[in-house]
Amino acid sequence: MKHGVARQTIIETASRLFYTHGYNLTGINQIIEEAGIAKATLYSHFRSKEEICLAYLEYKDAAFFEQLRTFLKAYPQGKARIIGLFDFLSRFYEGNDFNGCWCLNTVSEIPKDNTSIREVIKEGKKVLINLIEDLVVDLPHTDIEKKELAKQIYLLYESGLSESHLHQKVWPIATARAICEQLLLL
Amino acid sequence: MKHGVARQTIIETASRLFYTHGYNLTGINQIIEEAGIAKATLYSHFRSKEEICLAYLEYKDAAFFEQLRTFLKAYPQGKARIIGLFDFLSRFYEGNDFNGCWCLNTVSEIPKDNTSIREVIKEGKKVLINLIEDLVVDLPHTDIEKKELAKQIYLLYESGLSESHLHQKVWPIATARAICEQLLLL
DNA sequence: TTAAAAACATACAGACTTGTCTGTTTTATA
DNA sequence: TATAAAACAGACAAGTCTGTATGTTTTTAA
Repeated sequence: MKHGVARQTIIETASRLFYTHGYNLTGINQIIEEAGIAKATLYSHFRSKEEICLAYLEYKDAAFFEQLRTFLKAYPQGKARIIGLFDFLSRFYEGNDFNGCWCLNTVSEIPKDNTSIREVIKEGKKVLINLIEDLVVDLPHTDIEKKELAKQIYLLYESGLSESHLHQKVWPIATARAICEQLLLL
Repeated sequence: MKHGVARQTIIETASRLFYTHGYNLTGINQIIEEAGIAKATLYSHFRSKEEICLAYLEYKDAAFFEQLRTFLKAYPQGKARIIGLFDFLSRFYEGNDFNGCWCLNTVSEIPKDNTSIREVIKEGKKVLINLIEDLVVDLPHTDIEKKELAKQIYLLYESGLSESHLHQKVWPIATARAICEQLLLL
């Protein structure tokens, strides 16, 4: 393992394992084995498992937002691009290793008083809501209505994500999309 | 501990702990200590921790549906009772020890291939969708529209539940309710 | 009152957990 | 080529976990 790449290898391996099998069911020993690095190396980059969790959430969020922004560019601005959110979700669901929302999954796994992890998660959701606010900015609504509409679309997006995971079926995404179309009067 | 009450004590204690702290973070030893029963007694009633988990999910579902049905009886049949769903959710949120949806939380904690637990959870959600279908039965829609509408309301209910948990704020419930009112043309 | 059933306490096995520590080897850079 | 930084291997500590086993005491019911 060359200098400097260990940290990124750890993050990528841990992210895959945390997302696929869950945070608590993934051990440090499994991470170092699959990443092919030594335990001392891991603990020279991260103080604790929790710190790896924080890096995992940030890494997943960053990759997600980049993919989403790229995907949405292909849609014309306005209502079509908003509906594109749900196309993205469908593609995400159909892809390999879909396991729902990493944020919700992690929140379910950590103690309630763990504020550092919760903060990272809330921050990521704030970015998503802001992204949706940018999508509705051209619609003929007042600013207050737009803020509320963005939150509504956010809720629909999230329910499609988590319920398709729970039911292991795609219909919640299609249903969420249908509600969104009604909200947009399409 | 008198004969026969041990089993129920185990279920109630485990349910409280699983829901409050999560399944994986709750140990058998903690359950027996707080329930005040011996380990051998626990394992005479349940073959494994997983079996306790199944009992926990069924127990929570049963208690939930009974409370919900009782609550909704106070609302006049029709659209008002449907909106009552979200009032129930608000009360649930404001109550003590709110920790989101036990089903979603548990799904996030178990391996993907655990079919027995997933089946119980899917069954519970089916009951909820059926309950909502009964609520929309008098609306002026075709049967197919009613089926779809029930699923939509179900999604809104679920998103209010899980997002208020994630954000630790009540607004997702209010927003889900607002979407529902729009769907019902209120 | 006696016999069966249930719950008791508790030790134990065996595997797992996170994190530390020691010392060696490899890599990068000056 | 010499030196410092990084990664290596792996033993170890100290605790956790689920589940089993053994034998005792309490409760129930015939």
